[in-house]
Amino acid sequence: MTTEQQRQKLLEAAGPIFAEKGYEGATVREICDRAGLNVASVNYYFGDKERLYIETVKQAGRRREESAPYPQWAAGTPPETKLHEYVVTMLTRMLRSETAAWQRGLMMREMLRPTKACEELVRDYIRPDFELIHGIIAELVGESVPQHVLNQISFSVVGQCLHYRVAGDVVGMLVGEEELSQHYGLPTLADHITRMTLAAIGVGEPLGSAKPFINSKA
Amino acid sequence: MTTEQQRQKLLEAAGPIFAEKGYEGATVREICDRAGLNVASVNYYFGDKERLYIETVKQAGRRREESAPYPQWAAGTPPETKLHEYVVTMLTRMLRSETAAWQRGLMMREMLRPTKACEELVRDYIRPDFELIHGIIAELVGESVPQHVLNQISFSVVGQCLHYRVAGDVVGMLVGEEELSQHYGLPTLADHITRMTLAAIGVGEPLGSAKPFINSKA
Amino acid sequence: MTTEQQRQKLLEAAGPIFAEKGYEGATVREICDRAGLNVASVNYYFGDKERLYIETVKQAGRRREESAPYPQWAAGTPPETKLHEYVVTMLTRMLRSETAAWQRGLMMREMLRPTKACEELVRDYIRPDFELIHGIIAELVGESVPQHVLNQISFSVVGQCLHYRVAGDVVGMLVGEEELSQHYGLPTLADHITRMTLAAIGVGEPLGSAKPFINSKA
Amino acid sequence: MTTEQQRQKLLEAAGPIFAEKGYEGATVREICDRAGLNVASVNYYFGDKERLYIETVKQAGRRREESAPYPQWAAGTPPETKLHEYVVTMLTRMLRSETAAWQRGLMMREMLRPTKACEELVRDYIRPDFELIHGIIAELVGESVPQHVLNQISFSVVGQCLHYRVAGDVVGMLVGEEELSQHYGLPTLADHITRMTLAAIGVGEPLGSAKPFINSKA
DNA sequence: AATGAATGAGCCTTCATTCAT
DNA sequence: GATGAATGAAGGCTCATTCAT
Repeated sequence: MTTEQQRQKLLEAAGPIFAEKGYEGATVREICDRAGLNVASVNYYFGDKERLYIETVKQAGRRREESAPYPQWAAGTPPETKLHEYVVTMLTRMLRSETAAWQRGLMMREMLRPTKACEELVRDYIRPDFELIHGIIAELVGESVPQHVLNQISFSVVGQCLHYRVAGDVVGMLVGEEELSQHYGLPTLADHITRMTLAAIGVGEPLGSAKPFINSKA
Repeated sequence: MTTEQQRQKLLEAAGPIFAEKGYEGATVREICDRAGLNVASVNYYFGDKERLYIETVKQAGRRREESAPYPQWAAGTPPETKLHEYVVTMLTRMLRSETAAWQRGLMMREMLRPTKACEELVRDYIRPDFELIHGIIAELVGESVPQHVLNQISFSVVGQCLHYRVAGDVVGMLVGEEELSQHYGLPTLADHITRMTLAAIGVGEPLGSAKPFINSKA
Repeated sequence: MTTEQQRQKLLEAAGPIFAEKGYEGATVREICDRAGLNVASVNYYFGDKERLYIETVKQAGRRREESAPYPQWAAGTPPETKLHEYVVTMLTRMLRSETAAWQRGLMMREMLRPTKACEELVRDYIRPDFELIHGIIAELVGESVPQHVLNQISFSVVGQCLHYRVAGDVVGMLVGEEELSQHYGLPTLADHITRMTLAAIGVGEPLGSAKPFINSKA
Repeated sequence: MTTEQQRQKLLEAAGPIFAEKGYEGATVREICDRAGLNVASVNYYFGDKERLYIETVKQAGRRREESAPYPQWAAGTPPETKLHEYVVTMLTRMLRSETAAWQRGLMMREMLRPTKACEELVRDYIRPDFELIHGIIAELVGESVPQHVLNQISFSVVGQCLHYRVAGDVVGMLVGEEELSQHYGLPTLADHITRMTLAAIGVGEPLGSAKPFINSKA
């Protein structure tokens, strides 16, 4: 079991480094040092640097899902509630900057310019995510809407969330410190995106009305 | 102005290479070779590799704007039309894969993990962009809506567009080749995002109705 | 005697590998793998890589002799016959490319640049060889010839044989595939070297005459 | 021209090291250190270690030929004389242990186990050598003898010479210090091999007669 | 006794950078 | 000004060896 523990140490050390510096920028020496192991460890446990990278990305997907899982909804839960909670989970994954925040960075890199690790990432973590939101949207708009429109609406939801990860720092630069701290907390953004989406598909009140979002938990 | 021309050659050579391989993955030798200059050129004209990188990113913003500029609207142009054309321009910049497509890649890298180049990028290219969409949204929803809501709606528009750049390859993996080729052309996506946004703010018909988008140019 | 068997397995695995790749080129991991033993075996059974090498060379000498021993001649066997059979045996060792052909390679390496293994090799295998041919030559030329001439003639015989091992591949390059296959079989070469030697010491017909060698077995 | 000089320094440093330790055993660090250049020099001037090796072998052939060239014979020089001088030159190359003695070692390595360098070595240096001795033998034995016999006699001459290189150290072990110093000088050996060859082809007196070799220069 | 997990020294090579011209 | 030859630092990786079991 020692072997598995050493592999874990390596993966945990590699995550933040790959996320910050990218594949080329990271060095196996630095990773091994941080893991408290010798330089040969990467080759010994993973074969080579690339294999370590792939495993690290997969681990990122796994951790990301584990630490902010989707709620299990009781039968009869209204799709509006599901949508709201989906967005909350999504934004939780995007915005939290806790110890293991590197997982986002790694996954974004993969989406932006896929490497060998991407295919598995999509299969194991991204597709299930996508099918979840797809199902919720289908519940909301009903049968008459063609598949590709359901897909596009789903992508619109995801895109709005993703934006706060991709352009997170830029958002801060554009709106200033004050507005950022007051109006870009997770609950506020989740309400906004949920209401925007519901209105767009004709379920909720259009934006512009002062009415606060009802299901908000914040 | 030979000096300026040489700098230009270097910037043009560096762009695609940095975009494809990242900062670390790119080598100054390859850049100089492609530019038809000697290995010392980068250091001679830009000081070091990092300075060249920053200049390349700034150049990317400039080129990106020049090659797909926003339309100049006559007074009285309805904001729905403006919104649609804004989205078209935005998606054009996101999706086109012509000769200078590397500009996107470079800018995405900056937004994802800002380097020294990012501040100037925001000031010169991103903020003007943002103010444009902000103005259009303001026209559409009227005076009563607070600033931060206008901003958030604007981000929602941008986010939907950006998604097709960030997760472009993943979208293909999720929906399959066939749907991709039929329903993810630029005009289709522009219609979708415009309608989605208008419906969300109570201006257009909600999605789910079969009615095609009226202003579509495609 | 498990220990002895393991050592044997290691020696047998090491032989061909050292012969093909040389001391530096061979890896203990490959040797242990081929022997079906763990990586630590070499150090465990032989101390280190070098000691294994020396033992392997010695083993090569032993095997080489066993697999192509000199004939036991009945009293009264004419020295011409002995010479011919000596040359046949010698060439057999030089030319055969059967399973254990690596022994030649290893011994040649040692002769070319003696290591610690060489002294024992000479004492146990090479000197007896040499004394054999020396005796045959002495029988042929009689008492009047001084020792050092006998030695030199012996070396000439050995040298002619050795050449087909040392420069075997080069011979092929020089004479071409066709001549090689027709005129460089073992019996042909054995006849040539025997006749050459006999003629040189005034016992046989000089070369150039068409007369085939009488004692030829082929 | 500096470039050429640096390459030369590297070749000269590499020669003895490759000869002594073989391709795998030699390190580019050691070679560069001995040449007084930095570790990157080998890759800079030769591309990689292997290319340096090939060039070093070719250089060995060139130097070996230059430092002990064959005499230019006047028309009418008797073939016996030519043979003797050929053997002298050959042995000179084999036996001298002057500063650049590593050339032999390198060439022997190639003959024993040819690498990529061998083909060029044969073409440029070994084949001309071989054609020379072939011509001399042809002069001596006349027209009636078939090609392959001429070749084999030539190989016998070369083999006798080569033996003192290949098994040089072993010869010393077999005959002892005293005989070695008295009877294995270059002139003595050259006489022996020449007489042996001439007698074998029916031109000279057979060995065993006390008559000294007439053409001896020593 | 025998193993195999783990190591650190050292390998070849690449690269951004410098400096004499 | 502009070059390209030359460099030193550092990179990923391999290997013989060790040591706890």
